[in-house]
Amino acid sequence: MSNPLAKLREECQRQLEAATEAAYPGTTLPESKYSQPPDPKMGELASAVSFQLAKTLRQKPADIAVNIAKHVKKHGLVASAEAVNGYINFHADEGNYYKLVFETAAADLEYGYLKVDKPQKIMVEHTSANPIHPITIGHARNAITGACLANMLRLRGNQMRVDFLVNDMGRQVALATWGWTLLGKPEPDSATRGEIFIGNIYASTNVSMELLRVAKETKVAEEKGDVPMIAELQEEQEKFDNAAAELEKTAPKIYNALKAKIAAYPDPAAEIAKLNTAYENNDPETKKAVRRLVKICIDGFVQTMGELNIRYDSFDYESDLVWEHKADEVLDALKKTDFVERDQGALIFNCDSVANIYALKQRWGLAPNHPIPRLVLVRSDGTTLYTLRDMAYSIYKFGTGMDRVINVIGQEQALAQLQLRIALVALGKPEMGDNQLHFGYEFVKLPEGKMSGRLGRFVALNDVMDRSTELALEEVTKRTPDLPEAQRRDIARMVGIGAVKYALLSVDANKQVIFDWAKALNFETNSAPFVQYSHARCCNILIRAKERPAPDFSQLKDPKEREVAAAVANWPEVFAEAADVLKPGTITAYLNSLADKYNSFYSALRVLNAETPGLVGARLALVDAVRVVLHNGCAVLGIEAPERM
RNA sequence: GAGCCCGUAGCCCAGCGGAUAAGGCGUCGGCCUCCGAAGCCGGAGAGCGUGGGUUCGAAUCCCACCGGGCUCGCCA
Repeated sequence: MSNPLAKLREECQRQLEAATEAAYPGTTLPESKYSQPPDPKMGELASAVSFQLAKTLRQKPADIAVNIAKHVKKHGLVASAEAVNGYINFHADEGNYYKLVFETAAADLEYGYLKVDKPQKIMVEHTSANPIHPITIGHARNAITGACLANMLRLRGNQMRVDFLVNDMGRQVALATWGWTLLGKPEPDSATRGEIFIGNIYASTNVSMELLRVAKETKVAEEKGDVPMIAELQEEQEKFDNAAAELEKTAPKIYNALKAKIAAYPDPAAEIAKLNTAYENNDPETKKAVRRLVKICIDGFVQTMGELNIRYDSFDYESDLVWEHKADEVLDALKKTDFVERDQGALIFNCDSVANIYALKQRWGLAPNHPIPRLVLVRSDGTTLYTLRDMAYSIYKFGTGMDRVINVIGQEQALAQLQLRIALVALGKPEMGDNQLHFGYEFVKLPEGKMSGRLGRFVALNDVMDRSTELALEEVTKRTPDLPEAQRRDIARMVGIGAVKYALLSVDANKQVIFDWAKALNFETNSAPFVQYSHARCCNILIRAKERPAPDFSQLKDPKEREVAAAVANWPEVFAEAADVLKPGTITAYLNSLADKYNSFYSALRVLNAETPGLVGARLALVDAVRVVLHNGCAVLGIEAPERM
């Protein structure tokens, strides 16, 4: 595996050991930590051993560093060492090191994708949006992050599988199906995305029902003279009136038809409950309707996500787990443990006592006082709750042969996810509890507050993609009018979608995001287009290079070249680290800084008409190396890097 | 009330035990006879919510507090 930095580090370590022996005979070196000096001019690698040796040698770190540094000999990749502020800074031999860095990077199309020693089978479950409304920018954060995690882990050498849980058992799906049935089960026309079509039906049904309910409750409150209640209801009324007005604009036919039809039902909620129960009982007619509605939506998801180059290996229907009695089996098994009790008619799982008996808090690094509330498995009316089905789903996931399972799910479900793992232990499957990871992330909010599918208040991913791609097309057309339109559109797609992905991936998952159009559509520094542009510049030079003279890397003397070399050398370990700690943001930050350094180099130094042929060759190798790294880095994020833009 | 997450320049955001706290947006001033100005160069702007503690060394670890978000048995 090509990792020039590791090679340099090994050689530094050898020199360091020899120098320490010379300076302080008999001293055993502690495991030495290497870092990079703040300024590459100070050297390629810095050792902090002097700080660690200070105690045993009873000397100041700065003095130790000086004593060791003066014994370091020039050898191989190592040119020299100097002591600065207690650090021992190693300078690489420019000619040898640059040759190693740039040539290995340029020659290896997989450069940077360091493989793990023990590949695993890992499932990532992500997106799993309810199949009743459009994909919002919030789901997009989930999907883009999940897809990136899967990418990173796959490129790291693991065998990946990506699943989408189709949540078709909830009241929401029943509600949408009821509305859809009232309309005569229409199909969307070919121009309308399935999830947008169903989303309008869902929101219209919900808003119509809520307005009727509020009206009814207001009447009661008025009769009773309950003033605070009347005020509260008025507020609700306003909310739904706004939503209704919006729907009358965006989907007037659907909304007005549903409003009229629903008004004829004295108790719509009962109709929905009936439908829900029928579906749970696998009633053929109901099943046909629900599954069709869900499929319309899922087909839309597949198309939308496909445009983002995000794909799934399997769509797992929650209802299948119920109909195949997987949830029942889990319930029976749990009932046989000592951890389930009946309380006011409901069946309750005692998480905390499982956690204590198996010392799970300690095992999973939770605070000893971390409270784990009990979990209701079965309602007092005998119906089951989602978490029970989720337990069955986890068992299903591991049943597909996975070593690890990663669930990309909102942070708000942290407790439920923990309870789930505890249940797996209680079921006698501790390895599942241990190897299931909840990758939580904070939600995307709008400047005006939380998004709401029920109220139709959200930013749809499709809109963001459309606007972003459109903007990109304008830019591309402005800059490269000579390209044929099809190619310009293709580039605009890569740039527009890249910008959206980059914007979402660059913010750490546990930070809240307030959606900002300007940020999502940023095409300047610290954006995907900035990185892509740098890549296109690399490609352009390489295309223009008529020939590649033999490189003389010792002629690369400029600090800007050194900075680029250092960044290129870092890539493999940046990638490995990002994949291991599941932090896509590390990669966006890295790409931005590499592109930044490359652009400085680009504007200050000539490549094609450099002073000597040897220098031309060396700089071409540098450009080629940067090209590979930018390309591979983008690929990890699921971003394409065009050669022209 | 309890638990988890977040709190870094006007705004956004990186760094999470080590060398002068990194970028971006915005702002001010420069750069296209030269490989693409989606670019480059330079200026101003924070000492990392507050107060303690651990350490040779803390934005990073520990404790307390403050502010915001989320969650806490019959939603998913």
